[in-house]
Amino acid sequence: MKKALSPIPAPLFDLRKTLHSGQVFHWTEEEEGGFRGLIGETPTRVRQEGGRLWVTPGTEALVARYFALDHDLAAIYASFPGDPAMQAALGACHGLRIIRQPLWECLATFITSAMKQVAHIRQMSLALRERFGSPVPGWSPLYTYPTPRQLARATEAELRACGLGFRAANLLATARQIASGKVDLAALCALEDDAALAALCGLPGVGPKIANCALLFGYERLASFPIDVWIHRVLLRHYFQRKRRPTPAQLRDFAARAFGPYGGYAQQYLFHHARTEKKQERK
DNA sequence: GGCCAGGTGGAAA
DNA sequence: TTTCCACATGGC
Repeated sequence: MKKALSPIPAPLFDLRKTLHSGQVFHWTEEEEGGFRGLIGETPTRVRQEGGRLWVTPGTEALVARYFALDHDLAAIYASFPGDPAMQAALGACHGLRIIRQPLWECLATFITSAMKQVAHIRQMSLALRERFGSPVPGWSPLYTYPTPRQLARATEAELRACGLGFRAANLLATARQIASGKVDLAALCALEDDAALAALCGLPGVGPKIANCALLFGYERLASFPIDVWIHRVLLRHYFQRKRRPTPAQLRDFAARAFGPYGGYAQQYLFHHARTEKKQERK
């Protein structure tokens, strides 16, 4: 028996696009069109009906904060550049929001994401939860994402058994640094973007791309602009046509200038649009 | 069966 | 400084 859900207003929001946009990987779609997942350690069901979300009673505030329903999307859209590529992405991704993820879960998931497709990241994430996380009573088969301490106890071979490949050593080393107290992810909240980026890049398996993902999806640094293979292609195709191949620093500087304080939103829209377009082509 | 995937880190040029 | 390369795994 599923309990009745309770409503919260969610104007200008698209739950499905948001959960399928490659920023979070553990939510499961149910038959009725809703989703089931964990916000940190709290389980919830979320179903969208127009401008309204129906959620597990007691999780209303948590859900609203997680999905960043307070972000002013109108102001964010108004800040986007007017070029055709950006406007096409905006048209395709209307209502997609950058969510606020738990810091460790976000960072750890993106450490495992290097050179992996979105579907694989999900597989690894679920395997790690089931193997090292904690079961959620009454919500089988949901498991919490393993804490740094839970992962620090594992061996590299056990992590490889979850399909991590060469990423296993990095995840383990970073988990141990955090479990030992050598690094405090929450303390980075007090730092400026650049300082937080540098601190994250000091962790094993964390370079500029993954650090920017953690800043954007975990630390709510909405100007962060992760550049992966997809975004790299988009930038070259639409913004660097017939120019000499730009260096990483040139790409980074261009993105900061062109996309501004909400560059992270622009980036996510360009990313999701590029990926879904490609999927359409295959059909 | 080769190609590619939300990269990083260390060596070589 | 840039460029090159190894590093696992799985879907198409």
